[in-house]
Amino acid sequence: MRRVRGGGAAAAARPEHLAAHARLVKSACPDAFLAATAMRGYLRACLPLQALLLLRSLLPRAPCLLGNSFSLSLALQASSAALSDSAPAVLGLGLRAASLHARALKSGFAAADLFVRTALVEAYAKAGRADLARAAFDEAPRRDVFLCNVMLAAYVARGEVAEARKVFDGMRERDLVSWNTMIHGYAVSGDVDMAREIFDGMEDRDAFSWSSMMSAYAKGRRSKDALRLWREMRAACATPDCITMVSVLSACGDMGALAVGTEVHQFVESSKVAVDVRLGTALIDMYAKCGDIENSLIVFHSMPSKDVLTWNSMIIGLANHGLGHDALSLFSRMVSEGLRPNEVTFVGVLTACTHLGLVSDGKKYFSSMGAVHGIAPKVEHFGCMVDLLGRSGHIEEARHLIRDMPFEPDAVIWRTLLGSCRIYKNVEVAEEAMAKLRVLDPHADGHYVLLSNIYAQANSWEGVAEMRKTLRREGIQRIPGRSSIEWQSATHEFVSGDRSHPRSKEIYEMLEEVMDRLRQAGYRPMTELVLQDIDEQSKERALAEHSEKLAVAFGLLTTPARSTLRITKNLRACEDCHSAIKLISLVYNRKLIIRDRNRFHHFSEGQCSCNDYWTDQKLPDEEQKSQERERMKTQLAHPIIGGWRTSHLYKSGEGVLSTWWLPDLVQVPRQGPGQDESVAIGVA
DNA sequence: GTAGGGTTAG
Repeated sequence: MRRVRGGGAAAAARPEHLAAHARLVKSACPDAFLAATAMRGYLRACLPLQALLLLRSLLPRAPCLLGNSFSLSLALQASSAALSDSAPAVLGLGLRAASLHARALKSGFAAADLFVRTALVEAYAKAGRADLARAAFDEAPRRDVFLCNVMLAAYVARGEVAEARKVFDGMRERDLVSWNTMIHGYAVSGDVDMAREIFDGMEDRDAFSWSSMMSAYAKGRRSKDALRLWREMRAACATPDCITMVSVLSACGDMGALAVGTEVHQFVESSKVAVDVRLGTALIDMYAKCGDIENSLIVFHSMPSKDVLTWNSMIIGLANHGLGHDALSLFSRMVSEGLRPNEVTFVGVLTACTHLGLVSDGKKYFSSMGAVHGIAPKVEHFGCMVDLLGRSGHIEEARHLIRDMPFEPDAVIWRTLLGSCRIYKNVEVAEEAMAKLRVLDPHADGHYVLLSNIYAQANSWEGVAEMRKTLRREGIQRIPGRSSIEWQSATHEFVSGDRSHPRSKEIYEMLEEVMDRLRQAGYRPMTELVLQDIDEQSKERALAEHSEKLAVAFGLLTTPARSTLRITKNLRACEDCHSAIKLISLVYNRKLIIRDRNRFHHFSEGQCSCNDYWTDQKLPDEEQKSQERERMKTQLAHPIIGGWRTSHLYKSGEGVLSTWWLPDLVQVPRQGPGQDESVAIGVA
């Protein structure tokens, strides 16, 4: 059965179908046509059990209904649709696929009917009986493209794309659905290139074809290819629909491609495609992941209906931008509006606490998961807690949590603890974590670099040399850092020391100028972070040519004065780059928004919104915090975003105030859909 | 009677 789009829960049955139902119930002699009409009405309204109940009530007076191919195929559809949510009721009615199959066989006519056959194969497949589905398919006296397509989809749903391919290759006739199902089949089995081969072999394509290919790239995290496909699609004048756009947006978020994402949003608004919950959520997620939390909030507040994924995306987006208090207040609003949070919600809530250093709040949320919300914490929640405890200096408590948790700790957990040891220069626990990591994830380069940095900070130069040797001895490949920046709707990507860009010469000239001005402003390169065994000057050079600095230099070169630079990085921000970029924001009077592997850094006026939470700077003391609060009061006349007050942000009792840049939200220069002028969003 | 979509610890 095709689900009613956008309805989600059961939409109302259409009046004419309800009237048909009423007439049937009253009539002495139920007729098959009316019964089919009423059943179809219930199916369309996602009320399959009602369809079955109707049929059941009619059967004593009209047993012929089960020998009738119309009502029989509808009964099969209803039965498989109802099985997932009302299994006991369906079983009690005796109208499962097997009994309906038996009824069909009693009247040879119905068993030979292609509609009945198709519904039968689908019903068996949906009940998880691939063997019976295949048998029903093989027993079909003849086959058409619909029947084969259902068999294809059944194999694809089980992840058996090779079997699907055999059916596909054996088909005399194929339609768009057959081809599209194969694209999807290869996509879910992870074979994106085969999906593309199928896609390329098609004579005609429809929105399903493009969407399936797009989501194949998006799921395989081949976002560059997804964006290329989007351009191809636009060039081919094919019409994207809501679902296509969800997939493109997911690729934009992955790449940090704000310009393309904004273009897609504009397209959504101009094409009058209805923005359903999923598309809205995809937009929220895209804007947040591209560093544009303002537009993310605008979309969130504009959505008339939201589900748990919508709230999660917004909560996680805010948390990753260091707006933890907003994330937490959104969480309580979500709960007070009666939505049930899920596991992912708590990942966002705990991340918010970590980025703010709210240890006791984090513990409360963590224990409320089971106690209040009935959600068992999973390994990622323990991971969040290890991060929260470790990062705030409670390394022993983090160790105990790892020891006592009901899971075998994975590499991520130990790596998190290692990160905390780096902040607090705890060599002993770092070595313990490293010992575990050498077993659990021996080939990842990041651990060795982290431990080396810990040794360097503890002035243990033998330790640094040892790490260098280990890396070489075990042939561990360093993952190159990559930073990208969008310019003129294209993504420009840099690796360390990159000279491949067409404007490389200018970029290096700009870089030189930048480094000169930074040195004058007091910048000192952190050469102790460089792992290669090279002289001091080469180390300085290596640091200066880090991918983030190249991307910044390119940005300074190509964008107008005072505009914001947005950069996306594949690894954690390098500490030297972090301090250099803070100074750049001051010296060049620029805002820079940098997305690293797991959060955002908003640089402005020599500071970063992360408050250096990942470096060895401790949380600010009370005096600093109260000064900060005083400073904020003078800046706060206003903030209401979509009717939602954010002034509570500055009432923080604990942890880091990382939201000093927030008053910008009041006056958002909106480059987004539809308009270029500044849009005041101060008043709801 | 058949096919495609959104959130997740470091």
